[in-house]
Amino acid sequence: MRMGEGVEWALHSCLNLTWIEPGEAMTAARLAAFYQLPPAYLNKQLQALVRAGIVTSTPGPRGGFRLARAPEEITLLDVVTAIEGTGEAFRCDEVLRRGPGGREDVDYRQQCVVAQSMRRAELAWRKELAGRTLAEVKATVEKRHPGTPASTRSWFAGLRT
Amino acid sequence: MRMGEGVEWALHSCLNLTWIEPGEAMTAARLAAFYQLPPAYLNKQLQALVRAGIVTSTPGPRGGFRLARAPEEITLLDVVTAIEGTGEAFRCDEVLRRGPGGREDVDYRQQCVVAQSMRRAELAWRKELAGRTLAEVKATVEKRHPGTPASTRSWFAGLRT
DNA sequence: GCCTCAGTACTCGGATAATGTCTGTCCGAGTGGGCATGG
DNA sequence: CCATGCCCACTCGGACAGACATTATCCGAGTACTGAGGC
Repeated sequence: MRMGEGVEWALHSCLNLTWIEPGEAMTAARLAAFYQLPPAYLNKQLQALVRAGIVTSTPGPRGGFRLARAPEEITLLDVVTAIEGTGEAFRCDEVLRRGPGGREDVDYRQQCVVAQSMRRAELAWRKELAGRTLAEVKATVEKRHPGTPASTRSWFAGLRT
Repeated sequence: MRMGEGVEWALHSCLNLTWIEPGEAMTAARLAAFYQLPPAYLNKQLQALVRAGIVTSTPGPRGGFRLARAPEEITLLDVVTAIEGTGEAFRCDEVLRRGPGGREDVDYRQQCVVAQSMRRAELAWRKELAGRTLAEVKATVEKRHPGTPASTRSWFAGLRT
């Protein structure tokens, strides 16, 4: 039950995208250089965010990625599911169906007590993630480190790639 | 973020172990036959439960596995961590350290706001799993299907392998 | 008849292959800007 | 000097290998039962 490392990259990159000038776009290469990440692979993760509708992309010169909507409307769950997929962590393969007394017309993913318990736990996890928006994270960071927005912008401005 | 299928097998096997006669042991082959699972591979999962102290094993004829303690003292989290390990799902590789302004003397796993948010969500998940014992699951199953203990025992009794 | 002892079948336990997913990289399609050219 | 059209550099996007974890299997070490043999 290990989460892909792309989740961390995506979250921090989305956070950086909240600090760029409105109307501007940031290329995958620049976002990758910020944390010394493999540019092509980060690009792959950003594409997943595009497919999920979290960021928009524009090709060509002056192109790149930008947030598709306000940070208040982007939850951590959105980003996580965009990278990891919507599937649940606990896979109920319905072993009960293979066991004695197993019926073909029963949806054990819903009926199995074990599956229900695991689902309840995952629901708590999802609820926690869905309750935290990118704007809240951004606000917390800016409260602890007020210089972050300005220093981030200036670092990107002074980048030569 | 996919959980190994061994978790489902381990949970259902532990549940079956709650229904055998006290003092008896159940072999991996029999437990596997119950759900038509690969015997050797289920044995591997059961070994993980042994290392975690959830079940005990005895070799030789009349040997097998039995629960190491009362079902009231076994939580779903115990079983999950026994199979999947204690590591967290979200891997914080501390990308902030690689970024501009990153310090070597800061533990970003604790300080990073993103990591904190993800940790909080996982804590909610763990708390939910830790709050559900094997005894509760067993009781719920027996309430819905009162014949389960007897039919399970008789199935194992009538098994020839 | 009872005890002793060797043989045997059975079980777990860890070491060993096969498979699938995640990680990482590369090249092509499309776009916008920049520059030379002509009016 | 200004408008126009071509060329080029830049960007994303998806197709292509390598590394790692998971899945699956097999064989060896140890144990308790079983039966024969002796007292």
